[in-house]
Amino acid sequence: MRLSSSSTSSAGFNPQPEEGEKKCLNSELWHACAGPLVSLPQFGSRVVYFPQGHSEQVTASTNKEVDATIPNYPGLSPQLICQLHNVTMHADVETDEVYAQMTLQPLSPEEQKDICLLPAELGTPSKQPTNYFCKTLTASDTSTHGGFSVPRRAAEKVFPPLDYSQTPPCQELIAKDLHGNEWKFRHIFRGQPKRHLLTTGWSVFVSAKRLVAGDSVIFIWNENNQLLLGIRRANRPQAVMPSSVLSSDSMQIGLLAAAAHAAATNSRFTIFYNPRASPSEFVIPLAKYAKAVYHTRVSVGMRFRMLFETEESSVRRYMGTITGIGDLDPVRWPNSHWRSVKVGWDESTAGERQPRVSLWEIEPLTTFPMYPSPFSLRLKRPWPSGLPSFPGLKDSGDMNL
Amino acid sequence: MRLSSSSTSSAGFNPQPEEGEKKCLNSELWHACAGPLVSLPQFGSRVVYFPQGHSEQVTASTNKEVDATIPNYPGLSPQLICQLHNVTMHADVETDEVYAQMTLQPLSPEEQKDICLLPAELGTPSKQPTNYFCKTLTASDTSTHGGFSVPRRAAEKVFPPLDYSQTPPCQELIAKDLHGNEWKFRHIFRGQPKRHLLTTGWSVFVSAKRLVAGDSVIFIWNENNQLLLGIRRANRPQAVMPSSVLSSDSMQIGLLAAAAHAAATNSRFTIFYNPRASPSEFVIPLAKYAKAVYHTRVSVGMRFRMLFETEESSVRRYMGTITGIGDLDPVRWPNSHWRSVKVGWDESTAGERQPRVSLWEIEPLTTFPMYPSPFSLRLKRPWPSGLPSFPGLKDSGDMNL
DNA sequence: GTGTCGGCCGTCTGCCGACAA
DNA sequence: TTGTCGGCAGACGGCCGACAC
Repeated sequence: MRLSSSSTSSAGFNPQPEEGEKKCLNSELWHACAGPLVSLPQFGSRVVYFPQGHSEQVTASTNKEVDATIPNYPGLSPQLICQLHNVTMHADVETDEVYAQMTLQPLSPEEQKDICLLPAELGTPSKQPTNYFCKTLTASDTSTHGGFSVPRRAAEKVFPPLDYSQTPPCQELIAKDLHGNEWKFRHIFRGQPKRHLLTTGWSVFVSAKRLVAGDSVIFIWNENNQLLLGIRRANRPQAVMPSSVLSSDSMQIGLLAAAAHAAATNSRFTIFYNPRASPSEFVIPLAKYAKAVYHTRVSVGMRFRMLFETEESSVRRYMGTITGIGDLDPVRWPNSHWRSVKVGWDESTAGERQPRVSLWEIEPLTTFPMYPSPFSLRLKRPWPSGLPSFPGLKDSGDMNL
Repeated sequence: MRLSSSSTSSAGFNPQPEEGEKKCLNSELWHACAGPLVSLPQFGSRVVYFPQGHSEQVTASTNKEVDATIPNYPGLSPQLICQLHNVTMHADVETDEVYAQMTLQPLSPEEQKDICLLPAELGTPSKQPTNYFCKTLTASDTSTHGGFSVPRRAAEKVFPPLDYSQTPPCQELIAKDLHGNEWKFRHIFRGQPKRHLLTTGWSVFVSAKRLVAGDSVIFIWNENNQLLLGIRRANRPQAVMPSSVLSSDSMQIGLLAAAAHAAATNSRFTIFYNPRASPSEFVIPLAKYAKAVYHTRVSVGMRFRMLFETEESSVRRYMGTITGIGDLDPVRWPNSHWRSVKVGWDESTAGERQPRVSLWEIEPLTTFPMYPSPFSLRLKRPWPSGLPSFPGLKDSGDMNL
């Protein structure tokens, strides 16, 4: 049983969205918890929604493969161009898990005929806060025997400065979590050798959030001199709920039926995006999609790079080679760009990485200029002939970007 | 995030279903936790499934009214006659909340033409265990300051007898919860005046299950000399999860789409029934439905009785008067028997009780014989003419019961 | 008959520097 | 630089009968 605290935020960049009615959910903190690679599309922009990706998220969350005979939704394209009417950031009250709620409206055929992208619709990378640190908790950090050992650089960078003339130097820290709840900690600099510690208040936080060794905490010191505090749980290889509310089969069907109905009637529908549960983002800025699909030449054998998040919440590149291009599910989702690229990874520890990726996730290594200025982007024949598309767009003419 | 421990059980009456592969979920305990009024339909029997009722359960679970424009499923009848292929009892690993999973298959038009009910399909009332007790926890019971005070009659009825010659008499009790986990308690008879107490082991149970004052515990002493232990949480008036997996709108659509697809293709679909979250049962034995709908005369002004569960897990009757008969939702669900009876309740505290009930929930007070022998039941013109029904059944002839 | 409390003892929480990796 | 430990003091857990409703 879960609640969610939420706050509406237009584009995901409100430093302190004080909306009044609801408790403020800090955007910086949300993004810090979501990870460096996660960016939410801009409010008001056009996006491409992938039912397959959404389905993957539900599969991952319910930990159950689809086994029922899912009805066909012949009218449902594998990629829907949508107007993004609302993006709100949320956090599960029980687990502090971050997720976003988006309201999408599939574009009508007329609206799709003349799409002019705004520069903003390219999608700004999520602004990672500058003064923050993320530490994976040790056994000592989570034990009842002691407090939290703060890495020295982290303490000096994100905590308010201590008065080192006192012995020992100490202060009270107040940090706000994703729900706006405040947590008080005694910050002290002591021991031999000297180190920064959080003592009083730490253990109640650990037990309240049910943190265990391996989970991570994030401290942020923002421009408004607020201390923010988020958590990121370790990827426990546990099975998750069959929900006891609705069968996973019905959830899979519901996701497709909701999208199909919205597409058929050009009405709005609502989805949840859980960045840490979902294998891949499935709501992509239209410009990013168009660039990748129509302005990038890929072929079997081509080398590419792709960004991944490390365990320390930073980013690193992995290299790979394209080994094939084709439909992930030729029967149910023919001509889909979702995970249409089969890849091999350079490193032997590549078992964890997907064997299939989508075009917009990778950066092919070519000699051609990869990213021309977005203002000069112009699409000729957006959909390859023969590809199923939206009504009114099949074999249509130009699409202005 | 939740797991579920489960056990397959043919009809819900296996005293100890040792299925091997999965942990045994005790049927008696499941029914004790579900409540005295809950009975599961028999495996293999025919049932009537009500999408409206299922929808109400999802609404109650997600605590969110339907606000999206739900697509119409014109082919979906408000009541589907189904073969019940599977009933399994489950318990949420996080909360111990009981629920049932059922696999339903809508009958084909041919199968519906000649329905012969077996006597067993009348639905046996759930066998409540004899030696059990249910106590609502007090502040003292859940406080860390002490143990659990066992009501004297309860202890004498369901706990193994103590050797009263010892001073003080005490023993170790081992009780199995819904997941098969064992809990050990020190049972002692001491104090002035003497009373039964559970001391050592009680507090770990309380904290592990996160019990608070107002929740209830159930102890059962079954025929196999096993002590079983279940919990029933108080109806916290809390909002529950919007699930962060799928929007409640999509869940509502998914439930309908899954049922509509199954009905159209006569294929199986799976539902979860949560007896404590759902306002009413929405999978009803066919015989019970038929009796109520075709063999009961009700009219406005008629008096009736209806059973409710008390806070002490027993049963009491409430009296009321029928104030109207008609569709709950004439637009989306015309000619549905779901909550077709508008009622007024005699007692002023009736605010908690539904203003609308279904025919099979009530017991009208008439001078006619209410329940003829099931073997002599015979249906003439099962569906009132003009009522939409299943293909092939409209205005069809007799239906043998 | 049973809910709550004061009293009392024992365990565990939680703060400290030592020490080593 | 920081993870873990032994030492220690105080808080809280938890078992008891008293007492009242």
